[in-house]
Amino acid sequence: MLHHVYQLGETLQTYGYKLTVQRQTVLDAMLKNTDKHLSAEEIFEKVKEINPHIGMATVYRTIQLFEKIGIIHQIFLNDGMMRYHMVNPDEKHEHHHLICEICGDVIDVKEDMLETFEEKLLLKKGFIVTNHRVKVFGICKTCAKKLEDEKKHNEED
Amino acid sequence: MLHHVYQLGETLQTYGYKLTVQRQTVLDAMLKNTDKHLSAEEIFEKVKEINPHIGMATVYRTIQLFEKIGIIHQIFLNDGMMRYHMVNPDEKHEHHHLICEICGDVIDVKEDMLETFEEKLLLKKGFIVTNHRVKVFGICKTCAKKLEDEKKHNEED
DNA sequence: GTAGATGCAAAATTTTTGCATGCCG
DNA sequence: CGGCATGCAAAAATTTTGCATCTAC
Repeated sequence: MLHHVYQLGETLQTYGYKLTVQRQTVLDAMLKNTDKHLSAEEIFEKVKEINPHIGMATVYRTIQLFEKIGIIHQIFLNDGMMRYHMVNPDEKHEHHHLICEICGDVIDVKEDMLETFEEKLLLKKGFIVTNHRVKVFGICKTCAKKLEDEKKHNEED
Repeated sequence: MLHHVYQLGETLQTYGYKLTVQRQTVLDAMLKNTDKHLSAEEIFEKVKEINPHIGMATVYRTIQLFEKIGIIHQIFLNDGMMRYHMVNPDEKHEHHHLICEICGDVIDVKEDMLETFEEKLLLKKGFIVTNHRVKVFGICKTCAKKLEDEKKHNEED
């Protein structure tokens, strides 16, 4: 099963926490949705689909725990609520989020691309970067193409 | 007075909103604290110091309005609540926030430094950047120096 | 004068907490 | 078995909203 990749039991044990059905279920729900950025409420819904007996409070406590031990990350996508997603253990730092202002799509970018930025921060500010959280607003490829097509179409009339 | 720099009346008028004592007061409160990142509650407290008659609901509505017309920006600094700060009208894009993981200090960086990053996003993802919101976690200059001094000190023992 | 803004209180959300019970290690 | 974890419900915290009243333009 996928979640074994995360070795939840061992990770929890390392920090002195117990592996419970509830924690495993929250992890499973999140692993089924690695492409999405789920809110606490949405995680709760997915969890209930698997095991309706699990309570909201436990989901909140589990989310907090998972954040603390670094297997999920929190992000605020400016839509009114906190959202969460799995951390890829291979990634040295958080991935970036491109938010299209036209279609609202959120694109994950795993490549760092911030080497130059980090060098500048160290040089100019003496700040040693350990992690970064980047949200980029703009126009995605698809919407940019649509806009261009529309423009062409209008010119032809 | 400082707030005239923001020409609040004219800005509001442009969007069809009225200039009220309450809105002016919220702006004044924020302008007195441009070095801080205030929460809604903290803004309310500062506002009450100037005019105790203004209500919390008005502060919330004003914050939303100010965000919409772009004179303040919202940021979530991972301390459990949204925080707000004035936008410098000279800045083309939002400034970056460096968050020291040791002392908790938040350092504003006005320089962009992301030119290379934006070029890469356009080249590799076809994404046209209009704005970005960057939080950088790490060790600030002061704390880095302290750590180094301590290390030296220990080595001398 | 009139549409938009405010204040208050109530409602809606979101998150946390207390405590008896359950269950992992 | 002992202590951490859970479920439930209640509380706390945060934000929004309805509505009568007020006020900027």
